[in-house]
Amino acid sequence: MKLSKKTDYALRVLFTLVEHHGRGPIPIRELARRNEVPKRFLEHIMLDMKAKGWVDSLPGKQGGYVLAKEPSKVTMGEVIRHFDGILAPIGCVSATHYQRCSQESVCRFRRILLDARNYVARLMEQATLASVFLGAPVKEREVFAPGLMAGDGI
Amino acid sequence: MKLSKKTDYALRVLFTLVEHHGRGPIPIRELARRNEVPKRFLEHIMLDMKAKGWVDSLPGKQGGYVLAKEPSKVTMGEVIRHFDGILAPIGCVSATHYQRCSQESVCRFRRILLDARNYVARLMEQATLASVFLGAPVKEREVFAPGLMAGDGI
DNA sequence: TTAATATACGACTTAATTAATCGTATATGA
DNA sequence: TCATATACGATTAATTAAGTCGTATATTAA
Ligand code: SF4
Ligand code: SF4
Repeated sequence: MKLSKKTDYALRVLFTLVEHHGRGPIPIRELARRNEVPKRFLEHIMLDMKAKGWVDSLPGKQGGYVLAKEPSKVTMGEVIRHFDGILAPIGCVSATHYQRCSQESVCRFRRILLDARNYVARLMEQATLASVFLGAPVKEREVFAPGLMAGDGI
Repeated sequence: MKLSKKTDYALRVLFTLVEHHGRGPIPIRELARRNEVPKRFLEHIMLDMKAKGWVDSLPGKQGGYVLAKEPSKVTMGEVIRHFDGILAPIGCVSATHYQRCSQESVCRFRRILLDARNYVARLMEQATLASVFLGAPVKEREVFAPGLMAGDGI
């Protein structure tokens, strides 16, 4: 799984909307500024997310975007899959975008790629905007200290 | 982590060489045929791997490529990192290609991406060609049945 | 009513990466 | 000495990612 900027931008904005949930719409201008996303680019992303039913828009003065679903009803997996298409590291181990490979029956390393995909897919599929939002931002000392991550409020 | 074709090709060939380890060189033509890799493309990949010290070449008749290191001394992580550059899903959680992001201190989902990167990085770093080779190819019924993967000879 | 402010949306462009292909040089050994 | 092998830079083709632009339309506060 490689996160494109588009997906990263989408997630940044979604969490801003989660934080503001129930307190009225936020205009794109503000969403773009707060999350350092190019505004014209974000327009397309928001439109896309509106079509998916994750957000809703209110035009006119005082308008902007709001979350359209409960934060517990949208998962990281859905968002990443929508924008990047695939969660697996390669097509032959993808559930949603499976692509057959002629080497499957003899391939020695497909197994480990499947392990990676299974872990990541399960992690992302059970991670709702709500549950992820509750976890605090990563503290510097935690970075690359794998021991500290296990069962860590995820 | 997204596996490029180049990396996939490199790994296919490496495992062919592991299988043939100690039984003389295999010409590129044969490596390309057996693994369904475009031959001219493979030349560059092999050259690249030779520079890394993973394989060695013998020119002339009866020539070809051999493994230059013990299969237990090369990891999947090294290979993927060499060709794809990064194991992490995004720069802000990469150990080898870290890229600072201005949102780090407020980002809510960096934590879960870090979790994904830590799992995948550890998995790939401890997976040597030897240990992975010992695991049998994936049986069809195992695909997407995560329960069957745990501690599964990896 | 109307001016200001908002989203809507297709068309377009640019940049970057990936995946090759080609020509030719050089080394080896049967 | 010739058949067969790797060496390697140059080039191209294809795909995807990232971002911009122009303009249309909807809403509402003054
Ligand atoms: S070679 Fe193995 S890992 Fe690569 S695509 Fe084929 S089956 Fe999957
Ligand atoms: S927004 Fe969060 S996840 Fe994305 S790059 Fe910045 S810190 Fe990393």
